[in-house]
Amino acid sequence: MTTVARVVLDSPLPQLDRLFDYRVPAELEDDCVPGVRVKVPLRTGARMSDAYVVEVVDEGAFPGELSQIETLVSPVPVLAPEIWTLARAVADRAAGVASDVLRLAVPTRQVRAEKAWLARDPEQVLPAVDAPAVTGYAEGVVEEIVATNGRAAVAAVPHPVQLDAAGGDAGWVPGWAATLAQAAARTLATERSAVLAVPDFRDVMDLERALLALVPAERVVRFDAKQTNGQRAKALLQARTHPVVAIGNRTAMYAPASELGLIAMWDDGDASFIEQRAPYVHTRDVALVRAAQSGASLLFLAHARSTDVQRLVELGWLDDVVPYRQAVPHVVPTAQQVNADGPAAQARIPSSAWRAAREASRTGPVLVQVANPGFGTGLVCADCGERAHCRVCGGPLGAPTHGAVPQCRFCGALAAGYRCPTCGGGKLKAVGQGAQRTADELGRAFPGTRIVVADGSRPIDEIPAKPAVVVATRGAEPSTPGGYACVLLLDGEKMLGREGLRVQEEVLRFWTNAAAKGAPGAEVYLVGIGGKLATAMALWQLDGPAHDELVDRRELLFPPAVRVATLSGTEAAVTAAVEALGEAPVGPVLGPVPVDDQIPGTVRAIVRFPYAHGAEVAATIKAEVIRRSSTRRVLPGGAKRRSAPALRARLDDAEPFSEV
DNA sequence: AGCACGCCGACT
DNA sequence: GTCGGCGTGCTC
Repeated sequence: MTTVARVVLDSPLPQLDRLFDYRVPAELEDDCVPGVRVKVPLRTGARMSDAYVVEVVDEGAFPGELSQIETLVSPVPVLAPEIWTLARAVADRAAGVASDVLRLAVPTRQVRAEKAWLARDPEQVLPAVDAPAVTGYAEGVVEEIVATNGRAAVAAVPHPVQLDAAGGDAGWVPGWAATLAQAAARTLATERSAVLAVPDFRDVMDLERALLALVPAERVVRFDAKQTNGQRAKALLQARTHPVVAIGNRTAMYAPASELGLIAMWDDGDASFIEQRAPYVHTRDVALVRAAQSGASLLFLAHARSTDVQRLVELGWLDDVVPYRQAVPHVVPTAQQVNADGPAAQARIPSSAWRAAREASRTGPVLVQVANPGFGTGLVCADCGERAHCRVCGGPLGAPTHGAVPQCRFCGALAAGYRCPTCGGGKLKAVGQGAQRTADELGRAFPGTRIVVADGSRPIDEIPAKPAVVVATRGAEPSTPGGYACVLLLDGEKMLGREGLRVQEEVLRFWTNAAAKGAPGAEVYLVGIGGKLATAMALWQLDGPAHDELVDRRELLFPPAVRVATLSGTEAAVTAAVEALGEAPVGPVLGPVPVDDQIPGTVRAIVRFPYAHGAEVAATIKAEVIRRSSTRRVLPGGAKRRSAPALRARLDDAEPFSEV
């Protein structure tokens, strides 16, 4: 009897995205278990491919002569069976390649981490974890969902809360972080794991702080973008060993946490959840697939609801959970009635908001949110005020972020080491509607008050709970213990004026996330905004706008009311792929149209299809991509083209709809 | 991706 | 006659 290992090859080629059978040599039989890394011959003797063993069986599915596994890279099973199943399903859903997903899920080999894991004490007993109450919600609601493998869209507690640590420091954490930590601790108390994904690094730090108040440090495993490969490899093996809380950014959703009981995300509308590598999946979709496969509880926490989650609520697939009403911020929408000539006028602040902010700034910090610093700003000499011009073409210089090398707006030339031609000064400062300009103006409006600026290039995590005015670009607002005394949301109209399918969702996220940095009940001035959005903010009912948007999108057949596939490549390949889809798509096919590409002759078509046809559509598209992968593309003239595939597909990319 | 297989034009 | 051109297809 032969032993056969079924392996998945570590190759991005779609035509190799299936299991291959290999004989297991007798000397490897003991160590050749599912999840181990191996090297296998492919096609010709000398060519080796890396692979993971997925199953070990007595008889494979391949009728021909089997090759033999060349080497076992290491006996440590780094690919957990459930992560293989997850990667396979995620790739299938996205018409992508499983090994592309595995590259996100499994870090490259790290011998030291493996040695430490092999030397671990399997009998190690970890301290038990107490189950805390989930505060801020009606008693038992969130607890019930976590205990019964329920699924819910949870409106987050919209202010900082203080967690009383059993032995350590009590500290202020964002409301959402407290809720996730409490839910995760309850899961861990039943010896099951929790996987918690958040958009960025600051969120990971906040969440970790909240968790460490409730569970022992050895039970918290971090996966984030700033980790070295070694740290990730160590975290991966740690998560498999015993129930833990796995936290981090996108890749945390692939943590092989043992006995999974809870999957949760904070702020699923944040675009950082979109993976920037093929097959470009959104962490939300990974979470949905993993929840379906594992049966774990699923929580989507957010202030502003995404249309995607709203869709699942309206389907009845997610419960709708809201916090206690008395906790919501006191949002005051104000029309833009700026006093004619006060200093506040230059800072774009209406008189009522200005008075409230000035009053609040005597007792604590005030937060002022402004739009992107790079928007509409130019650079002037810091010494003489002369406008900075490009040495190459004379165009205006700008800086996309503060501190970045100035760049010409017209020709794109970089102006490192700029010297002012008028006074010889070497320093430039930004002018325009940016954070610094607003800060300068507020400095005049609030004489004697400390002014702090926080933006993408000058990030500030936390400021003390002392009188100050903090001017921050959207998304870069520092936290402050106990929360801000008052919050001003400026530039809302400008933010809403941008083009894009998700602009309204995004702006509501920026507003609500800033508002939630206020102390409980703090006044939040929403400047220059009226209508439905202002009402939704004032009532703190953020599912309303999501519902309205979803109604529009259903009518227009825009995502997420439907799923979309973007097909690009040669006209022949794209047309054939569209044809192969038959009756599955809904609405007209958009395109094919020529696209700006390095490769001339490339076209793009967008097809919409219902969620119910997702599996079928993805499978058809994948088959077309494979079919086209082996046929090299030829230009109409007859010249050959190098390496660009004739057909590329990306599923659920809403970006093209921003231009429609 | 790579590499072998295979079927048409100039050559020792 | 056949060497090698690259289009085509396969990889357990």
